[in-house]
Amino acid sequence: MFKRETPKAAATAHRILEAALDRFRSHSFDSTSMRDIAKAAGVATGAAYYYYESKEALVMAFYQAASNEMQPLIQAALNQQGSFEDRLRRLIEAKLNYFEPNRGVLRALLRSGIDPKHPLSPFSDETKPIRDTDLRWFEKLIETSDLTVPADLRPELPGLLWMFQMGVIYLWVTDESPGQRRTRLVLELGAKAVTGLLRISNLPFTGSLRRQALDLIQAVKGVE
Amino acid sequence: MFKRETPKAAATAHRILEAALDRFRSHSFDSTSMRDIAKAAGVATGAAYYYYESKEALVMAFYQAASNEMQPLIQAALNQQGSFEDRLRRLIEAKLNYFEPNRGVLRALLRSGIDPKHPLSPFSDETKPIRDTDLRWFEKLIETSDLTVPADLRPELPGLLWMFQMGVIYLWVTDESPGQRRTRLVLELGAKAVTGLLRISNLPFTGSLRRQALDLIQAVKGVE
DNA sequence: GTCTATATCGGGATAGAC
DNA sequence: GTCTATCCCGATATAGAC
Repeated sequence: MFKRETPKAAATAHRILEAALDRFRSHSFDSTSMRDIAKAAGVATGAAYYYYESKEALVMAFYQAASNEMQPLIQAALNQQGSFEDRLRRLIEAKLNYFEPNRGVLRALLRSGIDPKHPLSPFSDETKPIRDTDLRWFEKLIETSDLTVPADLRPELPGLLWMFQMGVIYLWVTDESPGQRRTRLVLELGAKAVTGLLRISNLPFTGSLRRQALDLIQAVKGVE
Repeated sequence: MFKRETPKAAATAHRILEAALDRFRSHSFDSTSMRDIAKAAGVATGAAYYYYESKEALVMAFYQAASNEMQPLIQAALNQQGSFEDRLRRLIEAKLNYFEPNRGVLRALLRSGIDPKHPLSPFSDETKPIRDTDLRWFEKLIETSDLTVPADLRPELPGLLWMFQMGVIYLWVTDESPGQRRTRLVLELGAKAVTGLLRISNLPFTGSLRRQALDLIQAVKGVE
């Protein structure tokens, strides 16, 4: 996690991560111990902890690497023709599809994800770079659509779409329906609903309702 | 957990639970071991496990006791005069006020709370009785108000209000602002927004929007 | 039925030698 | 950078006292 200057160190770190993922997939996150991982990687347990400060950090490292690899896939999803609704859905689908083989592994991140103070939480300071990268994609999605968004809502919109995405991912990770069909349906209906709300938000008589919602958002964000 | 026929046994069980909560509060949930708890309660470790089969079980007992003790407080909050909005807010405030001394304890439980399969999660099968008790209070709140709710929305409303409550509690548990003022503001604005939306939902031209929202809810709930 | 005392296990994580 | 040895944890098991 910290020092990877030498090629040897990088190789060791990589080997540990691969061994861990392999175990997580074939057995499960919980039933895989750090001793197992270290053994499979051919290092001592202490060495595993030298590179990854916790078992969950291994999953986070995977998530991080995945985020990088996903960039071109997201770009491709956004490049496709289609309405705002279609492209919003496809952006999120691209992520789900990419993570598909490791859905069970991601489930392990749930535990740390909920506490905003936890370093591995998607809401934490430590994961801000990943979040910002994500936000820029939603930014881009909005910019490259023909949607007209009320000025006061505009700055909040990328964050709101990001929250929608997080909700879908949460549902997906915990979704036990075959092939996660439930999540697919929610994504479809959700993208439709979000788009519908955005269209409505342009109508003149919705101003006071929108301001009310924005005030609530500001309060949740803790802006005085 | 099993046999508490004799008063002595009940007293011991109670003593262990109190010692545990005391430790959770003064130190923290994670840093308190079963050995600590047993010691503080003046019993052997085995005795603690005799009454509570796991550390988790202690938390369940805490949930259950809290739920029981809160019943009259919630009743009192609902009995007060006021609009739907006021009484919704006061119902939730009653819970926050009750949990105040154990806010930190609840925070430690966030981790398990997020996974619906975890026994301690508010969404789990194990906590269903507590959840159902909660739902009945929201039911009562709706019944005893002058609100007219569209027929299709009506069956979903208690659950929606419960979700709103859970959102507020989540915010409160993670709220670092002095005296959790942020949460209080969100609760105020949120209750207002919820009530406003309910009033609007009666207007004729909101039907298609409402049905869209209800479809989304059904999908999230996994109803085919 | 209600405990005490103790030993044991595998888990995550760490300290300090090398 | 890496390893060995160790710590503490939750949990289980057991044998026996009252």
